[in-house]
Amino acid sequence: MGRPRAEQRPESGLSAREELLAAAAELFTTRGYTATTTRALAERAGMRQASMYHYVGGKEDLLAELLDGTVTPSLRLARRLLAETARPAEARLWELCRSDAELLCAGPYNLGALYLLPEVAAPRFAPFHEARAALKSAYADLLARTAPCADLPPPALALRADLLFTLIEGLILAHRGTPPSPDAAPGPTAPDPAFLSAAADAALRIAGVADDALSAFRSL
Amino acid sequence: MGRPRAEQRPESGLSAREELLAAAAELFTTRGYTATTTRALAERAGMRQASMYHYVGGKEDLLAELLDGTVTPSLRLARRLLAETARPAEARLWELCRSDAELLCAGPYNLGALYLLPEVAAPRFAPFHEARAALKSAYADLLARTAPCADLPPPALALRADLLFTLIEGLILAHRGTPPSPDAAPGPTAPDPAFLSAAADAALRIAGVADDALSAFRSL
DNA sequence: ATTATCTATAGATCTATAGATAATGC
DNA sequence: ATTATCTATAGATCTATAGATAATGC
Repeated sequence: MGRPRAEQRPESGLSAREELLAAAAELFTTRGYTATTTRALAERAGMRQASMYHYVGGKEDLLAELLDGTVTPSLRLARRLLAETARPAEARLWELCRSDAELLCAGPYNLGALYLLPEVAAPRFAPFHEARAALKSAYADLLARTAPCADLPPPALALRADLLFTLIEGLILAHRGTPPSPDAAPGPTAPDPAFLSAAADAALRIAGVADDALSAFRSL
Repeated sequence: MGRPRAEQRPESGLSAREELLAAAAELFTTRGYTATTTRALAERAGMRQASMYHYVGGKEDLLAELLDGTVTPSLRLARRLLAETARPAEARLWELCRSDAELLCAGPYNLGALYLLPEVAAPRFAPFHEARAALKSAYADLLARTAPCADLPPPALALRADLLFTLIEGLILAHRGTPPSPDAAPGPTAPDPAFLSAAADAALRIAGVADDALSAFRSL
């Protein structure tokens, strides 16, 4: 329906909006948000610059959607795990860390880098900040239920929660590792499973779990 | 000397170049690198847009200098500590972590956020990447000399070094904490000393130091 | 008639250079 | 004469809207 495109549609099977999102993920991370023009986005999605406005209000819409995708799945998992009160908190925390690490490190592009964009401070992105805060608080809740933290005074507990969350989100930086060269192969860098498990181990170490007790809580 | 300025010079006592650097630190972090125009930089430093080119070749020069400042001091300290072979490696590692944490979290602006700029991948910034790699390798060297890591096989050791470095650099993200609002008071957020020490503690926990052994290595 | 797309463009930038100017120093 | 600064501007963008167009569906 509608006037035919000037260029052939990309044959990815994605909808036009999804195509734009994919373009945004690539270009925002490899060239930068501000440096990415509406023309570049539209053309990467196989349409002309002006046609983009038929699907999104502008670059901000795309950014908001990408950001949500980096928190929402972890938040859902965190809530499910909080409810599984039969399992030891350590095991649940390990699983959450491991899965969150995977979410942050998987995917061809370093979407976590978008967290640091000054633009993200705008009120427009409040839902993202709320989701992230909720995730952080779920981490803190699980942490408080682990044996080593059971008797910690609240301020000490808060510090550990902060550091644990820092470690996990810090993986965003590690992900980048070698600086991303825009012309390097954009293949999906599958994260090393050993690295992900080691990250979850490190998280439990920060929680205060002793080295020899650790292996009991790994689920993978 | 030279034609007088159109506007009064800022009375900060800084040289023109330093004034530009300060402006860059503020504007790059609060508005974004690409979004910061040469006009904004120059005017914040009290000169007209074109005059900026008398001191720097462009925005890139300023970025390169800011980046160097976030690594070079830590690298110097790391090398000094590596030479202090009389002290236990754990204590030296703790000190390095604590001091690096302070460097990354201190200062009014989150300069660490600049690490993630796509522009930093350009060959122009190779010296920064080299310094950062050297720092990382110093961390790994110190870590290898701690008691819990003495007998670790090299791959396991490398993993721990990665995670330890991740934690410390991840503080960049934590620093931001509340999203930076461009119009908020730009006062130098002095980092909480308890937080910095807790970060160094967490680093030793990742290294594998047991909870009760920890306090012996704190130097502050 | 409806819709997805296109072409064209107004208005607003922004960077880097060319060349003028107003001080001081000799 | 030297220098730090200025003013002015060419050339190159980039965004968002207005209005045309080429399909399909009824």
